[in-house]
Amino acid sequence: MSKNTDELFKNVIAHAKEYGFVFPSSEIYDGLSAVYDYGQYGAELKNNLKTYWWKAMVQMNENIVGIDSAIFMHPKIWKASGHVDGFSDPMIDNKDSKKRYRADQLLEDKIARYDKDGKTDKAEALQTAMDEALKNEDLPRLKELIIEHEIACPVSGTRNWTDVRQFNLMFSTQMGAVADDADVVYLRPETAQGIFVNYLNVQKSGRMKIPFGIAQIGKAFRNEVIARQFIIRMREFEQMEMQFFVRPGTEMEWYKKWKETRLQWHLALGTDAAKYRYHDHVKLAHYANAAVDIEFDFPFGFKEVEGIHSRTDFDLSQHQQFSGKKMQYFDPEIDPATDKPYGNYIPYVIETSIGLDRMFLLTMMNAYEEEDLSTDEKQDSRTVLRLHPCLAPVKAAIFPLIKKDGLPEKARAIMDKLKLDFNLQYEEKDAIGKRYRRQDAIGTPFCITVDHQTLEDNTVTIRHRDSMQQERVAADDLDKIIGALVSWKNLLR
RNA sequence: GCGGAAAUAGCUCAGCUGGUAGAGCAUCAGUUUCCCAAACUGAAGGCCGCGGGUUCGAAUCCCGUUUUCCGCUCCA
Repeated sequence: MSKNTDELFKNVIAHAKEYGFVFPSSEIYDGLSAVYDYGQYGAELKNNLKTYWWKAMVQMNENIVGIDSAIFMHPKIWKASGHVDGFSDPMIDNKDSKKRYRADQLLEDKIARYDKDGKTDKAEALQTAMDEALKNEDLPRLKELIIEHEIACPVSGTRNWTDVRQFNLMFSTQMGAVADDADVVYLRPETAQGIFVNYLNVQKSGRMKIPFGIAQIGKAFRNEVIARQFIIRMREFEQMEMQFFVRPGTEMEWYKKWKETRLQWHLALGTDAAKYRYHDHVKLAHYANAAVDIEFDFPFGFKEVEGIHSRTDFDLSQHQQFSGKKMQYFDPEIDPATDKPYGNYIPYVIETSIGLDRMFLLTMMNAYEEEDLSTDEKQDSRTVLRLHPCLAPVKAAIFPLIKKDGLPEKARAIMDKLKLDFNLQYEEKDAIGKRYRRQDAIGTPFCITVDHQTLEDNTVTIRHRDSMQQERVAADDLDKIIGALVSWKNLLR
């Protein structure tokens, strides 16, 4: 990370806090690690990002509908999805090499070596002891076994181990009054499963025909071992996901289509295309047969913002098996190869999943600029958030040029009419230039100034954030003018 | 989780070798009436992250702890 970009990242974080976009959670109690709150402007910006996504995905596609599923779900769902087993591993660190290992794998390696050396009885004894310990989740016993069998770190060669710890990335809590094992529920680690378990409900009640999609925006929780880099990796975060159900065999064309469509969504905001890249997964997750990340060039390098995954029929098949409910779809369309309907099958799934908090940070990074406005006579600069007008928290600010001669009253009257349509701010404190700069700092795209001429002919000036240029317009036309400039049409077309 | 660095007003920071806290900006009230910040007057704002120790005395030295940043590690 170069000094400049490092500086930029720090400045954006400081700006986000100072101007009410993002605060550390529970700050008066020293904060809570890797948890953040959105402030008065952050909440607006985040809502606008959600609206943009929802409109683009749900409203603009006849065959995609949106749902809002609960965070708590039946515990069996996480067994079916593979999260219960796959998300928790007994880990142990070597204090000298600082390397971390899965305790069970270290023991497995040792067993293999015993077998190779012909010490089969030792191998069997260790295997039995390890299975027993794993079954009982007896972590101290696992460490004992590692010590007893003199297992050394392959890197440092020492046996200086930490305790064995369980890293379960799912948060859990109890449901009901009695704390019993059977009542453990998890906070969902992804929103996708809420869509899969409602697939039948939506398909039937919405009379959806394949191909169709189900979209959802919601919170997810992961007990990350290390969560860092501001809101890039948080323990509580928000996802915007869409699962698209297709006929098996057609998944690759849909995968390609969504890969392109999703990048377009990002670029429509006016971001430099060079800031984005695709990153194809070489090593695929157990459920996927193709996966790509859309990455953004953050100050600390390219980072995943969105993933497009071809999840095959893994999830629906798993739920069919675990729930005993048939997840199949009857496809009446005629297969040209057989002249018969395609018939019953479990649909394949293409998933698009974007991290809303990362998208938020990306948007801030992109918009933030410290602009040098110096002339020969005078040094000058401003900090401006060049947010797309659709995303800006405050659409326009209204100022009386001065605080007397009836200008404040006139400005208030204009504001009262416009606030029916837009989120506005009124300010009369300080010099007009200072008020412009304050609005620049929170990304307000337009400032409307009421001056003495307004009292005569009912015209005002609109000052544009990016160009700092002003134009004089009729006050009665403001709703139309601003409405056109902040319309979602500009992004969705 | 390991190693390194940091934490003082809303923000950016100063405060030397221990003597109970300061600036600029921001904020608020007033003055000024100006179309692109930093004009004038006044006010408010701090258990110097938290806990303990050394000391007559700690923002300052020592230990612990929390949080943040950087590197390693992890990230289905």
